[in-house]
Amino acid sequence: MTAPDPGASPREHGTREQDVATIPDAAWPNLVMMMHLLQTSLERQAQRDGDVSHGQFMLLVLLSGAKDQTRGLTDLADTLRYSPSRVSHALTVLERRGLVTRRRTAGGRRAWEATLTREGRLLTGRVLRGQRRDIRDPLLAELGDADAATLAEVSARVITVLDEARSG
Amino acid sequence: MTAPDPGASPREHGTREQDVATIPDAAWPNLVMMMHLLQTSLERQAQRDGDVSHGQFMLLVLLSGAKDQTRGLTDLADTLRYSPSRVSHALTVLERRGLVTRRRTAGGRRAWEATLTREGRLLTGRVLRGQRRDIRDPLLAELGDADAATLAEVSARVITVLDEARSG
DNA sequence: CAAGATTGACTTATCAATCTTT
DNA sequence: AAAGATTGATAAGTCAATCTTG
Repeated sequence: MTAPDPGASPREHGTREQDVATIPDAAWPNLVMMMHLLQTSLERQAQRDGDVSHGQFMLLVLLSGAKDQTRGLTDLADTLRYSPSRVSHALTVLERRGLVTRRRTAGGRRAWEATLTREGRLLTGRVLRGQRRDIRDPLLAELGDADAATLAEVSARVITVLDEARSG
Repeated sequence: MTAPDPGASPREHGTREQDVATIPDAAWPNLVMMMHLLQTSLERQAQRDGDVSHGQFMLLVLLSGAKDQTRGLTDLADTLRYSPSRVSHALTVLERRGLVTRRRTAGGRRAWEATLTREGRLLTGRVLRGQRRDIRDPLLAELGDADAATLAEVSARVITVLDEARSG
C-alpha cells in the first residue's frame, strides 16, 4: 500500500517518478499514517497480551519505571496529557484487577499516588516482552541502526516541541 | 520533559553523558511517546475545529482524496485497519450530520460505498487547515527540511512493513 | 476557597451475533 | 453459503459537575 494523503494540498503530479524536492510534502501524511497504524498495533497487542488498553498500559509503564513503582496522580496525568478524570477511571479498573494500589501521599498533602503491585509488575513485563518481540524488534531491524538513531532524535525533538507548546 | 522509557531494558548507566552508541535504545520509547502526544494533539484539534473524532476525520480525509469523493466501505476499513463495525458506526454518525452519504455500488455487487457531501468537504477542509496551521507547520518548521525528509522516508518504510505484516 | 481527585452522562471503539444480497 | 454490512452489548475516553481535604 502507498500512504494515503491526509493533509497534502490537492495538486497533480506531472510524473510518477519520486520528486526528491517534494519529499517533505509527504512527511506529514506519512507520519500521520505511520502513527495511526503503529498505535493500532500497540493497542491490539496490549489487549491481547495483557487484556488492558494501551492507554491503561502506559500508566503501568510509567509506574514500572518510577522510584518505588510509585507516582502521583497529577504527575501521571501531566506526563501523558490525561485528564484527572481519565486517570481516575483507569486506575479504578486497574485497582479492581489488583494491578495497582492508590494511597494518600505522605507529608500531609491532599494528593494521591499510585503504586504498581507485584501482579502489575508481572503483567507489565509480559506485555512489554510481547511488544518488543512482535512490534519493536521487527520494526527497528527493518530500519537499521542509522535510521533508528535518526528516528530517536527526531522523536525527542518533537516531544520537546509539544512539551513547550503545552507549558510555554 | 524527557521521554519516559516504555520498553527499554532496565539497566544502569555509568555516566550521565549521552552515549552515542546506545541512542538506538531510545528510539522506541521516544517514538512511542511522540506518537502518543501527537495523536493527542490531533484528536483535540479535530474535535475543536470540526466536532469530529480523529478516527472519523480520517475517514473524511480518505474520501476527500478519492475519485468522486467516493470509496467502498471495505476499502476504507482495510486502509485504516478499521473493523467493518467501526466503519458502519462512524458512517452512521457522519451521515446523520450530513457529511457523507451511503449507497450501493453500481454493477450489481453487494457492496456499499460512501461519498463526501458538500458539507463534508467544507468541514474536512476546515479541519485540515487548522491541523496544518497549529500542528503540522510548527512541527515541520522546527524539524527543518532535512529531518522532515528523513521522517517521511522512515514513515513510509514503517507503513510498508506494517502493511506487509498484515497481508503477508 | 482552591488544589486534587472522583462521579456520572455521553461519545467512540470493539467484539460477537445477525441480517442481507448474490 | 459466503461476502458485505449492520446491530447491540460492553469497555474506554471526554467533559462538566461534584466531592474532599488543607
